[in-house]
Amino acid sequence: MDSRVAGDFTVMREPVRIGRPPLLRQTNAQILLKLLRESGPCSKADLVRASGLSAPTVTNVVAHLALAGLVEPIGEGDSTGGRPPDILRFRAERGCVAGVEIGSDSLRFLLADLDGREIGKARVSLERKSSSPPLVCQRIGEGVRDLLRKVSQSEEQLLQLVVGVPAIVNVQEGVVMELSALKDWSNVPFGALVAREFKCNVTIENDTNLAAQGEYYRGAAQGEKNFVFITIGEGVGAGIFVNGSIYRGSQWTAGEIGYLRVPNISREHPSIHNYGKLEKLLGAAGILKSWQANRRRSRTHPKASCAADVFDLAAAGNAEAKRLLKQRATLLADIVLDLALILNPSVILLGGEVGNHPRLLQEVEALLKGSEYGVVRVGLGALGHSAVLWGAIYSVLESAVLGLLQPSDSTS
Amino acid sequence: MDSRVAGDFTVMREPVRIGRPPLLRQTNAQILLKLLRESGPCSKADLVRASGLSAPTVTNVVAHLALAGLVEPIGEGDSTGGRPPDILRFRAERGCVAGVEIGSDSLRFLLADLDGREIGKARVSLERKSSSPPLVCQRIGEGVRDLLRKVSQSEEQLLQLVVGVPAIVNVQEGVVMELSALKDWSNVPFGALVAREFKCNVTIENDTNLAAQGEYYRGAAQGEKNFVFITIGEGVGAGIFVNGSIYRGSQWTAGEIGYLRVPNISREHPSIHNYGKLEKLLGAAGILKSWQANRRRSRTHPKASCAADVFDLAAAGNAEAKRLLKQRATLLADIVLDLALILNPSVILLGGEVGNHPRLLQEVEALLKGSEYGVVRVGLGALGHSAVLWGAIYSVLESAVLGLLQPSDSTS
DNA sequence: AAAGATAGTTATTAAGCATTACAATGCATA
DNA sequence: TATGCATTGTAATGCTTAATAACTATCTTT
Repeated sequence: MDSRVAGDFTVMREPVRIGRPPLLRQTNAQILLKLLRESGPCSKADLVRASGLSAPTVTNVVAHLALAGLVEPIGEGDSTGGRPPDILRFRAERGCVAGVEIGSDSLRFLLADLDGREIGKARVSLERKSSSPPLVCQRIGEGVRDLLRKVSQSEEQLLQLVVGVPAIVNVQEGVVMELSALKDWSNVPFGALVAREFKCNVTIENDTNLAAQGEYYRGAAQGEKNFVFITIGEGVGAGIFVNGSIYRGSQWTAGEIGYLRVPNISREHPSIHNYGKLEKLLGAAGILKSWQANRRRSRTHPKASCAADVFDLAAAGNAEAKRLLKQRATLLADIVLDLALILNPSVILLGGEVGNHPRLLQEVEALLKGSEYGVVRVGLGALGHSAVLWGAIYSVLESAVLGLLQPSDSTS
Repeated sequence: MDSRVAGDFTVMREPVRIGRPPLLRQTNAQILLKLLRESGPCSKADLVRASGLSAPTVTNVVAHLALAGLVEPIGEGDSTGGRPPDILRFRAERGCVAGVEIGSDSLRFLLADLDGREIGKARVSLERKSSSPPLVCQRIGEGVRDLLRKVSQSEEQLLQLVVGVPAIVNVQEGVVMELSALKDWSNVPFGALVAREFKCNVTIENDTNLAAQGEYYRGAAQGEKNFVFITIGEGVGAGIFVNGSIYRGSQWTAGEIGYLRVPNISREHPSIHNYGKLEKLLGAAGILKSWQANRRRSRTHPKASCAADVFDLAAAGNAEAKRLLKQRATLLADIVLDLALILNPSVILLGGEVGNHPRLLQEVEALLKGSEYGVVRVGLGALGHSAVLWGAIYSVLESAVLGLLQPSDSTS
């Protein structure tokens, strides 16, 4: 249960979850809905068996859910020696959830129903000029509305919007605190801005944290309650899962490992608007730069237009590339080991353009072999670039569905 | 809410928290009890105002609690212009909780009532010979029973026993997995052993994790939902608090930072029965050893019989001691920064014989000045040696109290 | 076609909370 | 000193919700 935050970004009230009679209905409705969502269509009798509730109660609760539009009968099932059951299904089309990823040169959109099934996606490119918060906000508004129209969904259907930003984000208040590259993104109440475009709830999150959630819900970390997702692309960052949910730290900066002090990294003080030494080495630009520098000295080795090319060359046997790969892998192995010792995750996943390379993984694994403490499975993310968007969707799916259970009070 | 584990160490059942009517009573009883415990003695009217429940409900619930022996009236209070209130109090003497700390040469005991107030303590020394699990277990049995007798508490009063062990512990199953020094403590079902001595619930925990909880509940980390407690004594370890509760990792080894790879530490593979390089340098023995080694070369500098002595010498101005202190502080600052970057805790506390020295803290703080990321308050633990025992008590107090609410079913 | 099995609904009973009405008790003021 | 009023607490009643028991519906099996 994640204490997700709504889009009004106002005060946090904690009204002492008191035990009044409606609490029972709410509790049981949640239980049945969850069972139905996880098991797929089934009969009331099945729900009775799975939940432990009595048959009349299930009847009542289901009627309640049907009234909220969350459940509907889809006809009779096969008899198993008696009256055939009325099969119920979760009405995933009751609403939809949108994810937006703010990238360095584009916006990506993903729309999914309440079962987390894709119902549309889109991408618009973003010039450097138009990357001020209000403009990006406007583009998001247009993009999402276009997408909704394209798949003939009304705006009322949209229950929640999640925006992934490559920045440190105060999720509770929807404030983008620091975006290392851009100055005009410091301390921007982006959640409030976006919330003006839509009536629905809006959540702002760090992109790496969303990617980790994507891997958790439908990627390589399914079932892993404690794991770390490391992205290595332009910069370096980690999303930390702890006890089955993302961990953000006390000032929202957990997982900012770009300044980590590991062997072979000279000390420096972490500063906000510069990349850390580690980040400079391990990031895509750093790898390419090292390659070019070597290239100048010896003319023999071939061109590479991105970091992955260098790793591919290493895989193909190029000695210089192998040396470079090994050096970076050593750095990464130190990070992985430190994370493993501190957090003891069940797995550490590598992602991002650079991090997702199988050859890098292989090298890191080799370097870690032989440890007795801090042993950890290392793997690749399974979702690649779409991890962020899927994380956006899944991170709020449950709360979006539950949101539809509350406002039944208005029927007086 | 911590999913504390009982003393039978059997299967984990999850009975789908269903919403039957008694759930309301249970929920509200918990709420009122918590309010009463936190606010001290008060009237029913006060509880009505604080909880939001109706007056008749409060009356009913309080009657229920009184029947369970958890609440009692203590006479009239002062009138505020009307009928004087009947003041209620939490019956902290309804039961007690015991903490045991297994040290290298002794067992320490602490007994507290349900308000977490000390009602007795004791210490017995432990020879190296008698440190096999069954013998230690027996000593614990004797020690706790002696203590109970001394303060005239019956064994039925004892609701929960918590044992802190300097080892990696599977808390759920009560198994001591590794105790670096001693071979015969590998994979010992210590919880089951101790549980045979008493009828009450038994919990086995890592001592550093307990110390962290001690600092959280009644020490220097009160109110800090995310913090790290680093102990530096014989070895080096960390207790990690995340979202208001201790974090243990996926194989119970979170916080085992003795093998961390930081600058100036040569790489090695973590192995179970040896101290890590970092641990060897930073631990009490390592500091003393370095001091003695220097001492052999130059006769001028004075004796030191423990690591703290060396730090005291540094504080007094001894140049060689200052050099040594600075070197160790640099190491520690690297650890602190790495922890701060990864976990973004609101504070990092230093404890243990070595770690608790003010001069060391001062030096570390100086080294960290100037960071923009990974800024973290560093401080000293407030409880010293007793942190473990207080952690033992407080970590189970709440669940011990709640345990007294359940068995009211037996009255049929 | 009758018996049995499975699915689902309709009373009825019980647990528990809120609202209302009322009893108890002291302070304040005429 | 006596009445009014505020505060605390309890009793009576009704609402929400769930469980049990009894019953209807519908299919399979014999």
